[in-house]
Amino acid sequence: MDSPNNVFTQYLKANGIRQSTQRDSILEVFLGTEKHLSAIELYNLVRRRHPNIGYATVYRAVKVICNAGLAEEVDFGDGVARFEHKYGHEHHDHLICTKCGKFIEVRQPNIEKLQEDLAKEYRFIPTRHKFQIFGICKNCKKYSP
Amino acid sequence: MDSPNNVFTQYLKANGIRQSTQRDSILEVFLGTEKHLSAIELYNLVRRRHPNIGYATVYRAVKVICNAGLAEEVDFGDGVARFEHKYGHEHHDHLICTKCGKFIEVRQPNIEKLQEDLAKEYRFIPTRHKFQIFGICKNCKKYSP
DNA sequence: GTGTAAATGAAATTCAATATCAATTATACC
DNA sequence: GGTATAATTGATATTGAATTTCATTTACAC
Ligand SMILES: [Mn+2]
Ligand SMILES: [Mn+2]
Ligand SMILES: [Zn+2]
Ligand SMILES: [Zn+2]
Repeated sequence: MDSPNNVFTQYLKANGIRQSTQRDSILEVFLGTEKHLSAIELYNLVRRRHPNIGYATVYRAVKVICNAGLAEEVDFGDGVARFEHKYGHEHHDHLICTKCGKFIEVRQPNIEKLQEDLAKEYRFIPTRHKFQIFGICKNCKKYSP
Repeated sequence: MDSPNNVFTQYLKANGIRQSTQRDSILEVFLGTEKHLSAIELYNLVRRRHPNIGYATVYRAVKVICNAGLAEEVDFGDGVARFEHKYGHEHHDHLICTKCGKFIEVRQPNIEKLQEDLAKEYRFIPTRHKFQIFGICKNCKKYSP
């Protein structure tokens, strides 16, 4: 009853958005990977199984999937928007290696309190935060001492 | 002896980069404002006093100024890179209003410890972090209850 | 089934970032 | 101070992701 597909259908109905075969396919492919994909990368995956779905459709579908609460945009600062799963995934932040581009997902409950404290101090209503640590990962450190 | 201009001159000398009148003018204009300017915004400011300095020169100068440690790039997620002073400004993070685009600069020492803890846990060598809280500011809250 | 408004896909547009290249200029050397 | 030369400049071109346009197709309410 509470599968991501149901959440999606529910969201579409509730907002008067039609359920198209293309969007269903795109959602299916997106759910089938655990990677942090850009729109183009997702498009290339989609194309394998569904060669006649256009890029614009993928681009627009990803936004709908985000609005439905199933995906979230992440920005690693390299000029392309990536998307990660949100359904069944608790909030996390990222350590990003500036050498190889790899990233590590980290959970850090203390940061939530930090957000609350700062927000309260400035009478700011927080909706989300972005915490990213840039640096050199374990592997890259090894190969360039 | 330790003015930003001296830091700049030193940096240029130490790296075999020439000191041009254009770069000096651009640095001067940049230091003369406390705003978080994009390259184009800075270019428009520079143009007032120096109408024959081209955009490309401003674009390149900002990078040099960053490398000299006098400016830092900030990314508020709206697709344009902005630059803020670094000289004589301690590290801070930002609360960003998603309604009006305004931002609040905040200092939060605890976040440094958070960074260290996480880095140590993953044997990651951190160079910098980005902590941003998105939400609705005091003012925008007032005008849309 | 039919009408209609939303969705699609190919192509065009936008816009910041970045590259190119001939002309100009800073500086090391004499 | 003059000169060689390599860096810098500025106009312009290119790139690439994001976003829009629009004619055609399709979902779905009735
Ligand atoms: Mn993630
Ligand atoms: Mn700032
Ligand atoms: Zn790495
Ligand atoms: Zn605001």
